Amino acid sequence: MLELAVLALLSESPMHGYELRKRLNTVLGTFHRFSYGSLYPCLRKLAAESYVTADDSTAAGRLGGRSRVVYTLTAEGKERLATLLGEGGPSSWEDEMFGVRFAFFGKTDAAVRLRILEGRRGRLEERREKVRSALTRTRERFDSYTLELQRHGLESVEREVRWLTELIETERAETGRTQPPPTAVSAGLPPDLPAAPQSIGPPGAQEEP
Amino acid sequence: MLELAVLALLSESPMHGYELRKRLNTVLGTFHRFSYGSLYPCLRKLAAESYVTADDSTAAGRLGGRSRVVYTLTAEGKERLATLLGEGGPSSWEDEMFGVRFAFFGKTDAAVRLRILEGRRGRLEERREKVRSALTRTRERFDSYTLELQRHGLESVEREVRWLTELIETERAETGRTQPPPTAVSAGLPPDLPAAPQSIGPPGAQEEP
DNA sequence: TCCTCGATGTATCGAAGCGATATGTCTGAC
DNA sequence: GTCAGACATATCGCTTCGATACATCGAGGA
Repeated sequence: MLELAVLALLSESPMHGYELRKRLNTVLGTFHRFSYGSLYPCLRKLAAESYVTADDSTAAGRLGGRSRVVYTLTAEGKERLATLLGEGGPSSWEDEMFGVRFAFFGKTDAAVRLRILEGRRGRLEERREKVRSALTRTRERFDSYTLELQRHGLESVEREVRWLTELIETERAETGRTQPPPTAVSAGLPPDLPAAPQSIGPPGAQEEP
Repeated sequence: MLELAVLALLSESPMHGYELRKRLNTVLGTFHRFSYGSLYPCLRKLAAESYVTADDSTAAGRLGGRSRVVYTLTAEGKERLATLLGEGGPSSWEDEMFGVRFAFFGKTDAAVRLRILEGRRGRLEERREKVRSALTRTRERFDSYTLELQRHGLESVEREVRWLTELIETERAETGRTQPPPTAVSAGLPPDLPAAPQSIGPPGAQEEP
């Protein structure tokens, strides 16, 4: 998860750790905050796998020369990033992962985007039903504060589902415009997306066993 | 955090681990799920500190006699619970802790309740301002998806703040009704906290250093 | 002028928590 | 009868987090 975020950010421009963390925490906004305790080990791991290079550019143009390690994405790193962005499996619609995935939708294939949004919505609908039934079945067993907490939680989930539905509709409209029925006649279509980077398959399940 | 939740639940009735976990996950609803990996160690710790007793009541009234360990709150445990419930410090309005605290508001002193709600709201207002400024300052630096993510996050926080404000108003109304001006003149100022079970001091900071 | 304070920057460590999983029993549906 | 699924306890390795140490830089006040 952090791996994806780091690679995606580095794909825009080389950066050092501190900057990386700052960006991470602004881009993901409310969702998640990363700590150094995970960032630096992750960077080292990425360097070991040669997805990034770590240039200890002491005193580049700067005077004093405070040590700062600049990380740059390699060709393998770009490949790796493409692979990760191409995945649309169940793990992508888990709470935190979804935030990261969504933040980098700009770099993600349209089909994968749709798949992730729908998967996420499905996950939340499950949750919603669970809370709903728990709320109607056992209403009298809880005091008013617990009840209020659950009511509020339920509303949050409902709101989230509405948001996703809107996004999905927008996506579908976009796709419909730029990419009509992918199989058949294709009358007067504009030059269209070059078939997702990797297999997508039926929206059912598979991947990440 | 788990400690508080477990003690609070056990204060209602003795229970075994499995049941405890189920309740935890329904009571806290959307907020947080606990796993056995944290629950059982926590129970063992509580038993070691003699806040609970662990009775291995094999075959109590039941036939076969599947091993089940029933945990019961001790007198020390009740004290400990009261202490924890009396705390209203900054840690109480941290994301996850707040959920737990709120779920057990029914057992919490009115003054502490108010304090926690206000603290929580303050924390969220801070967050809101941060996201807001980040959103207006750097609007053009992000692509539309990142922007949408932040916009949605901001709305969530705003919604949360509104919810808390409503709760606070309700609480204040209740307090005003059941407990009129405790001290003196108090011209127009809000009916003030009646010196919580333990020192509260100025609403600024302190506690949990 | 000097000195402190807060932001920038890299790095590590111990404690804590999680997810997965092994083991076994009981209940109910077919 | 038997098989799936709820009930129940327990562990273990891996990841991750929060706190912290250390150091430099820029700005501003005494």
